[in-house]
Amino acid sequence: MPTRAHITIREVAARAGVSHQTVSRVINNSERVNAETRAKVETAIRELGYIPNANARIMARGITATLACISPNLTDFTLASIIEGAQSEARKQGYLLIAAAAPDTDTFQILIAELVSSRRAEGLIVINPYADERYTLLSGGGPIVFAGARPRNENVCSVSLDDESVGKMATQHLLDLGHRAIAMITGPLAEDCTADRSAGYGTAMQAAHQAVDDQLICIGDWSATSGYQAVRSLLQTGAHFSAIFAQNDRMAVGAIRALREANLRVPEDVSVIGVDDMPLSSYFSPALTTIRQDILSIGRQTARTLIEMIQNPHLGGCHHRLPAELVVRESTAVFRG
Amino acid sequence: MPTRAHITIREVAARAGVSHQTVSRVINNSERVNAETRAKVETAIRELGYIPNANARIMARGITATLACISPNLTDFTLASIIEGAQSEARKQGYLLIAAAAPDTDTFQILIAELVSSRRAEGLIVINPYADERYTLLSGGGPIVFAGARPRNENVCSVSLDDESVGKMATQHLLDLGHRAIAMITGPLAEDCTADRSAGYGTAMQAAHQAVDDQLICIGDWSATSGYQAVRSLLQTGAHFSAIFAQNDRMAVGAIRALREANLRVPEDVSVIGVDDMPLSSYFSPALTTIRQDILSIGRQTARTLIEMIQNPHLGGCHHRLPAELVVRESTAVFRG
DNA sequence: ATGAAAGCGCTAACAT
DNA sequence: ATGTTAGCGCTTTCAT
Repeated sequence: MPTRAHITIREVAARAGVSHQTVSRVINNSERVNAETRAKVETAIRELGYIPNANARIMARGITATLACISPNLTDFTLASIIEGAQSEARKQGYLLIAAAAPDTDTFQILIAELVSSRRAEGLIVINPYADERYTLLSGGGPIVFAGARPRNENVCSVSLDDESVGKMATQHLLDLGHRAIAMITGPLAEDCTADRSAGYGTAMQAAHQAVDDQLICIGDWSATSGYQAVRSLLQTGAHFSAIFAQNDRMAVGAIRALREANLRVPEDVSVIGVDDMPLSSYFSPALTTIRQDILSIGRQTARTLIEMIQNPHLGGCHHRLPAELVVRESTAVFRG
Repeated sequence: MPTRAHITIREVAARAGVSHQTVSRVINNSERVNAETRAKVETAIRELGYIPNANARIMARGITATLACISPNLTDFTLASIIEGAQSEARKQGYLLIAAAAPDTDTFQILIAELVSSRRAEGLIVINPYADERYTLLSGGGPIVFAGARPRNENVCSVSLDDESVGKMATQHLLDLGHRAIAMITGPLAEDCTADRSAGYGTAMQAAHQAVDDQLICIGDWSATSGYQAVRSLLQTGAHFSAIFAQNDRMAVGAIRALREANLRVPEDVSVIGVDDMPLSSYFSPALTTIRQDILSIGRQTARTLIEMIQNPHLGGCHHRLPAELVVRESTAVFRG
């Protein structure tokens, strides 16, 4: 028999000789049911192999216990880690998390319609809301939390890294090693993450009474290639620098490759620091000095915040910023004239 | 007003002055509706901001148009790519894909219950079914496709890389360069992927009339660390080899690090080839020679296969094996005595 | 072309 | 403690 119809609560009821409502009470662990009756029902459930239909419960209860999470992609390690952290926290709290990739604004809009507007989910996590214009598409519709980026609109809750201290921490490490001419490779200017890390760089330089030389600042796009290109153009201009702060590890890796091609040694000639502590960053050569963030925690906190908002709609906009940590490996060293 | 109740089909009907059924016809693009009536209804829909409730439709239609996908984790690049490929194909065909991480067998079982048994999804994609005992938990319940691993039970459909040719291709490349003493670092023995790649290695060696030296075969666990350890122990035994076939890129990277620490140059002294073409593999030093697989295609094909099975339950077990491709970079070179 | 009635599988509110 | 009656919001007959 191919598609045997599924067992329902009523069939169980018939077999156990009770009303379907009693079966409902049993599967919902209601107190108000006699031990004997319960046993009978449980037997029937087992014998029939009955399993409640999740959608029918959603329908009847009017709640989905589901969270949606939209990310630019599912494959980037950082983004995937946020999702995994959020998913585990959600499940711990009895929620299902549906994660979807929206590479562009159009897909984003479709997903909002499919997941949120059509009420499959009760709340939404948006990873990288400022990746493009997507954040403008979030009018009204239910609880939202931004993950991985500080929000511009203070009405939206958010969980993110403290990017300004990240920038400060990275720059300070270089300053502590005696470097003064510190180049920086940023992310896309449109992203707050870039702005914040850059601000941290500025703060640290200023505190050390170092002027910021705009010629030493290059704009990348988070890709290794962009880090590579940045250093190439830096080298071509003949600018002098003894250290580079790359705003993420991939660009740091690209930078190192460009340096090496120019016969500059890392860290003897130029120190390089990244951000993320991406997988295998200790296996590059030299092993990468970087700023590590606890990404799973960001995901978990995001889910926790969203669930709080769902359960208490009067909750105001809250913002969590998680701390980061310096990981010193081989790509940075003391400045030697 | 905090949680204004949602607009339903009946409110739209009332506003448009028609029956709710007519509204249903409109939102389902039924032919059997007068142009004027349709216009009226569409206006009402727009004015009220009505959006159909997805769960109610699921309930009424009895179909969820949803696929479940369970993977050991969401963060590994290869696995995440399969998911992303499957998701995009699913959406293209009007299905929603719910991906979940099951790090262990227990979680796997819970997810099966939540997603499949409770009929949230109509079909299941299992990534790495042989990661542990999870594949034994798949009795009956609906259409299933295995992704990323050749199935042992021929009744289950599967989409995977042709791992035997991967092993052959990698080994052959090394043989072509003149290497004879070729070490191999495998994945966990329990996985078919490991067995197949090893078989390919054996076949290629045999075809070249080379005896396989068991001393040159080390067992890893796909991690960079295990590749590193493998080479360390290989070096300690004093075994001779001029090339290494690592069954994935991470282990290859670990192997290279161990080689370098032992003052062996890659590729001058030892050639190393990996498998996967993972992100940044061209940025390691030396840039990794590897076997590339089109992972997104594997995901897409998996979803396609599953949807076919759902739409035609009589379909038998089918097996897709996708081809791979050699990518030569810097970590392999001609053997020089 | 449109409407009325029934029901998807369950839970909630009110009986008893 | 258990049963009865209504829905949840939609689609699917079957009328008209």
